[in-house]
Amino acid sequence: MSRWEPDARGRLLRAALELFAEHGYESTTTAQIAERAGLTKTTLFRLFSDKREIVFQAQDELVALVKRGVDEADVGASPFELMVSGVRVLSGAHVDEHRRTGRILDPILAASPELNERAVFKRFALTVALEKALFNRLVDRWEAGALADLGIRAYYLGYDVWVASDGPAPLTSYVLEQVTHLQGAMQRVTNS
Amino acid sequence: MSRWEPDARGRLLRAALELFAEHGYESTTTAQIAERAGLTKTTLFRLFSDKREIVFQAQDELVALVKRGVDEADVGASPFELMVSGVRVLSGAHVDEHRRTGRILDPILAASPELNERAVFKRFALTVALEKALFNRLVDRWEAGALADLGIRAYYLGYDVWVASDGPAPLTSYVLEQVTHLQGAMQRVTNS
DNA sequence: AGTCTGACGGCACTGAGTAACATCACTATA
DNA sequence: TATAGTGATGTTACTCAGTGCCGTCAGACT
Repeated sequence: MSRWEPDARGRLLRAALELFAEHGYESTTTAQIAERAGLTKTTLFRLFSDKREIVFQAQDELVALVKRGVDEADVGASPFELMVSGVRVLSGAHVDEHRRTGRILDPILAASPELNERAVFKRFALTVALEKALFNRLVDRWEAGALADLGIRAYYLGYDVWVASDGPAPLTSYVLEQVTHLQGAMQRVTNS
Repeated sequence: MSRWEPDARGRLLRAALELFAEHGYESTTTAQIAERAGLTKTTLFRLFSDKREIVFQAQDELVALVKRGVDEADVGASPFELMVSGVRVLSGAHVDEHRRTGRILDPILAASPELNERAVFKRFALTVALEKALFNRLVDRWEAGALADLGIRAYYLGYDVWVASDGPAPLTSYVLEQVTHLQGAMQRVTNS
């Protein structure tokens, strides 16, 4: 018999989400989270860099995903196709469980300015990751930046629709639809 | 003779920037700032909502500026021209003193993750403000979003070049140059 | 059997931010 | 001229996120 129950991180995660849903993010203390998980504050801060990161723990993998999507695209793919490959792999990783989690998390997130700020930061990190990945594939500097904005915007727009809907369609299809909308908008708008 | 020295806010601001430049943002406490300004921590937090806002106090006016730029554009202006009008007014407000301030602030900002996060949030707020202003002028929803990304990106790219350079050219000229670059990039990239 | 390692607890601390109440020059009104 | 506000500041005491240091002990390793 081992000295401690396993999966400390998972227990903290579940405890935190329960408490956030019950009493809100701000009125839950880190000590309460640790206590419900059968641990102490010290351990919580060993496993999460700060309180906000408990909510966004999954987001860091996404950076690696966009990058991989761009890196794996066919040789000779156009800049636009490189970007699409990035957001395709990015959105492809979301299974249906993420939709349920999203429905719990989104209201908590909306109620806390602190969490909002972190969410925006994570979005920016994704944008920068996509921009860098595109730039590495020899896309022009301005093309890389503009395409990154477009792709990440499509991802977030698609995500919102996906979370709000109930259909069996995967996130990717919603995101690609948004990519098409934004592409059309940009074509119309940059000729004046 | 009045009971207190005037311009408490200004004194706090100057004290803070001095201390941040001397010892860095993180190792300066709010009590130290207040003390150098001849005030107390309480007053500091009455005048600034948190420690980060001391650095970004000027940013909130910018939101009003972009909005005004879009609102004031000619009737019959194209979506692209509406956006350009927004960033033109936005960047037009920066005088040479802002460049000096920027040179002091930028290294401080780069050294602190906390300030970085707030900076990204302010950028996002600007983007959202531009997007909403465009949408109010009957721009299509996707056009408004994509144009807002493009405009704010141009603003930040232009700002970086301006701060790094010494010429007499105003910020606006750098920003408009970036707008042109990004417009060309988007034209190339959205036809594949 | 002895030693090391790594995951956790305990404890005391710093510093941001909040809340409630006190102070007192100045102002307005009687 | 007395009196009653008003508003910007101070004082004190508090909560809570996050850090640092050290102690503990089961299991692994030799």
